[in-house]
Order: sequence, then structure tokens, then C-alpha cells
Amino acid sequence: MKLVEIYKCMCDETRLRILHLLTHGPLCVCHFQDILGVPQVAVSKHLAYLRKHGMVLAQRHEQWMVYQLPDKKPKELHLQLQCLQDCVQTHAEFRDDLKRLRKVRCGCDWLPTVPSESGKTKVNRT
Amino acid sequence: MKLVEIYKCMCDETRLRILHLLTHGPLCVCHFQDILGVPQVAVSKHLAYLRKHGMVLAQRHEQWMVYQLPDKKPKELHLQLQCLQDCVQTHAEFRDDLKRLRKVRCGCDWLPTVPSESGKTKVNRT
DNA sequence: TTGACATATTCCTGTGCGGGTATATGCTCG
DNA sequence: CGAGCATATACCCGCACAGGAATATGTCAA
Repeated sequence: MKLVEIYKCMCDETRLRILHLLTHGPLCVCHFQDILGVPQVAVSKHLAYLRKHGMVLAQRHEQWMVYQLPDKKPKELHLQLQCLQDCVQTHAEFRDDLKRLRKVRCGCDWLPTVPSESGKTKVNRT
Repeated sequence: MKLVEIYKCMCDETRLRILHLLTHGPLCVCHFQDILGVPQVAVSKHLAYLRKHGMVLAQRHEQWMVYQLPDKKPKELHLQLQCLQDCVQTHAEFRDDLKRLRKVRCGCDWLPTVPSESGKTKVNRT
């Protein structure tokens, strides 16, 4: 994995926030929309970019696409994500994202883990 | 310091190599040229970019401009540079830069530390 | 099948930036 | 001063990409 490519993926505000959120678990597109407050097309395009560069994995689940970090990460990626977590500690914007993330998790029962079939109700969006 | 800006600075191959070299001590422009094998104008522009974003400090020394990392770094920058050092361990291109760096240091007696007046001979470039 | 929802893709536009050439600035030495 | 070296800046070109609008694709449910 090319180190510069990792940095290119992280050098956009929205993508950085997406990656940061994903370090806390898988998410689907509509949740990114809600948490980030960014239009659907933008989210979708940034996710496509990240996917194209092997930074995230996508998996359809009924009508939703669930995105997550690869479980087997190359060492550089692992280090970078680790570093990201360390860096954001002091940045309010990222902590606010996490706050909204928790709210989303409460409103959605299957989120915390990789989505399973059990007890899924269609309450993702209102 | 905006985290994204740091990533923007690091998302170009040449700038990344420059920053990596600087983690090993101050350097002047002509050395970057020799080590990186990149034309003067490119080096100069990338250094200007890094300077503009507070990633490096410049200091004139007679006819040469000596660049170095700021000694008082914001926490994010420090973490990122640390992470960079960890990441490049496995990347040959960066190790090759270090090899050439050592050669340059041998050919230039004032380099290892911030340049001092003692015993400077004009042998920077041939 | 039709409609509603979730997501992706296409097209368009503006901008930032990388590469190159030429030129300007700053310093030193004779 | 003028020449020569080291470095920076200005200008031009091309490309990648971010943002937005419209539309396409895929899935479900009635």
C-alpha cells in the first residue's frame, strides 16, 4: 500500500471524519449523512474514493450499504488510523461527531456490530 | 493547527520525502535537490508550501536557506511525524533517501547541527 | 407492477496544485 | 561594480477532485 495514497485519502475534511467514525465501528451511508450533515451525493462520492483506494470495505445489507474498515489492514494503514485517533482527542469537531454517532447507535439496534439478521427494524431513517 | 492541513502537506510524494528527511535534522535546498533528484524549482515550491502551512521553518545562512522542523511542534504535528517515521520503516524509497542523506552529511561539515560558523568550507555543491 | 427508499453514477463547473520555463531576488567574492 | 551561485517567484498548462443537480440502479413492500 502506497503511503502517499493513504495521506491523499485523509487530506479531505469529510473523508477524515468518515474514517474517524469508522474506527468506532461499521456504519451505513444514511448514518454518515446524519452525523456529518453532508449531502448524500458527497458522502457517496467520498466513500467511493475510499473504497477505490482500499481504505474501506462496502457490503450491501438489504437496501443499505454498510461500510467498515478492513479487518486485515496493512501496517501503515493501521498505524495511521491509530495516529488519527490520538490526534483527534483535542479536536472538538471530531468529538461532536462521536456524540452524534452515539445518538445514531441508540436509534438503530443492529449497528454496534457488523449487521446481523436478528431483530432488525426499519427505523434507520425517519 | 488544522489536522486536515497536515494531511494536505503530507499527501504529495516529494513533500513527504522532504518531511521525512527533516525528521533527521536540518537541510538546505541544494541538498534536497541532490537527495531527491528533483529540480530546484519543484523543491523550492514544495518547501514554500510547507512553510506557508507552518510545517517547516526557514532560515537564511549566507547564500543558503536552511530548512528545519519547528522545535516547538503542536501535538498533532509531533504525532504525525512520529507516525511517519514508523510507517517508512518498510519502504525502500525512504531508506534510500536516508542513504543519500548520509552521503551528503559526509560531504558537508556543518550539516548535522544547525549551521554554525566554525570551519565552514564552500563545498556544498560541486 | 408501482412506488418509496437508499445509494451510486454521470455531467458540469470551479479551484487548487504539480510540472515546466523563464525570470527575479539575495548573497558573496573578486 | 559585475559575475556567479543559491533560492524564490511568476506565469502557463493540464489534471484531479470537490460541490451541486439530475438521473440511474438496486431493494423492498404493497
